[in-house]
Amino acid sequence: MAATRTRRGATASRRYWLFKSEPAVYSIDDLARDRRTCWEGVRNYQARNLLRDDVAVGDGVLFYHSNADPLAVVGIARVCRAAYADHHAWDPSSPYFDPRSDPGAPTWLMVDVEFVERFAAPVTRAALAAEPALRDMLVLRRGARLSVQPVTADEWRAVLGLAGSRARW
DNA sequence: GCCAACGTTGGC
DNA sequence: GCCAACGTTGGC
Repeated sequence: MAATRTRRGATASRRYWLFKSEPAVYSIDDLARDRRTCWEGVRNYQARNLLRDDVAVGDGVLFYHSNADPLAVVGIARVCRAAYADHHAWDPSSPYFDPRSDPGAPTWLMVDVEFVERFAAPVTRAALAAEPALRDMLVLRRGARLSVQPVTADEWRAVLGLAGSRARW
């Protein structure tokens, strides 16, 4: 596995994540167009803690379309900026407005991600569920609502395999 | 549209 | 600190 310079230290191994997004809000096509975006709007403490403590520059991200047809991992992204204040919390016009977030000690954080690849064909939830190597994958668990989820290296490789991904990691 | 699972809020 | 009520997520 490749080593990468991260907040965890120069020799830390790269980690992998699954980020959910409703394509009606922000899709892999949007990221392919923008090339890079801030991942705003995480409003769950467990997900926030992952962003703050564990998500690092260089980490791999499976881009998952939720509330969609098809439900699928549709591509991959790479973390390109570590956690910083989600300023949308202070924007009254934002759907993510949360006035309880103190500018001096922000409650909510976000990272930036950059586009890596849109899969030639989405790896559907059904395809994930049919893959024995993914039997423990968090996103497949009933009631798994976490929008930022850890993915193991084996799961990462299995999903890229199902996708026929050409991305090198 | 339904509803199970989950997280948060707030009364006590 | 408990827990019932409520709101949201998100698959089906």
